[in-house]
Amino acid sequence: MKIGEFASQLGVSTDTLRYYEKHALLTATSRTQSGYRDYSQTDLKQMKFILRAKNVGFSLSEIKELLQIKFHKQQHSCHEVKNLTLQKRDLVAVRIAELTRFHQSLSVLADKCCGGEEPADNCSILTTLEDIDGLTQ
Amino acid sequence: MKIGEFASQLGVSTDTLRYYEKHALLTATSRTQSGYRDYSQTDLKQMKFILRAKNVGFSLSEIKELLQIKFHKQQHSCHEVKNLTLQKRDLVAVRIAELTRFHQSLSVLADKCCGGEEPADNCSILTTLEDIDGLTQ
DNA sequence: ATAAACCTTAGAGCACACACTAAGGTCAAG
DNA sequence: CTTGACCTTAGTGTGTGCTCTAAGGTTTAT
Repeated sequence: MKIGEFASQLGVSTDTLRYYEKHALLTATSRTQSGYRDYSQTDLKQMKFILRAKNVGFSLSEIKELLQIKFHKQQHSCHEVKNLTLQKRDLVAVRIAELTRFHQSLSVLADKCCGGEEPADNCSILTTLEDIDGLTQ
Repeated sequence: MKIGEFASQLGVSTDTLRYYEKHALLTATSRTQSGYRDYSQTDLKQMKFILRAKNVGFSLSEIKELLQIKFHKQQHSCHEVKNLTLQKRDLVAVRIAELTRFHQSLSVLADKCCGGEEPADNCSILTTLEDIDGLTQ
């Protein structure tokens, strides 16, 4: 399968596939005589693995680690895989907490403001940002 | 006040201040004869405004918009400021929802895995990523 | 007078995940 | 046999928010 068909089957761009090859995430099994990439069913499975891993929040470099483990399962333990997963989950939790604080502060700000069409001379959002330190405390 | 003192009062780097100047967020009121930046109390207030806005989740380009409004309050309405705030809050909410899905999926994955020291040949995390499409559905 | 600590600019580098461009080669249909 | 769709590489651009480097000028203390 040439790159164009492979890409459209997966719903990604050919650029993305070349990018993944460059970054050692997925290399087409073979090349045609004229140098075109020739993707196999195995490649399809691996790409689906990558896309699923992306879908649960792993970054490309984390996916690379997962693939290394997947290729050499016997040299790695369940513990290792679970650790990667839990570490990622904790990072996600930290980011959620930060964004939740943002959301809270933005709600407080928005609630203070009348939102009317009058000039913003005394807009509570602006004055709060000017004057108050304790928004996130 | 020269840039070094100004920076340490605010807990930012001098690089950051030069970066902000380059991106039109804060320009020192004046320069000394030898070309050094000379920051005023007004600059201090503005920088505090910027840092507070960052603290509630606004990006630098959004802060630039807020500053434009702040400088020309009469030409802008409360409505406009509130809209910026609510739009930002909605974006944050979308991101939180996405990360929450990630968190959920990662928890499901982690729970499936024993986490033991045995080789990962049959690791449930890996097999799930290989085989199942419905993780996030 | 000189060393240390500060300041200046312009520009490159980083992380992330691509998207896009230029300049060219290949392949199938009409 | 030529057109158009596809493919190749290498390299640049995007957005975010800095951080670092190089090469040099200024200020202050000793």
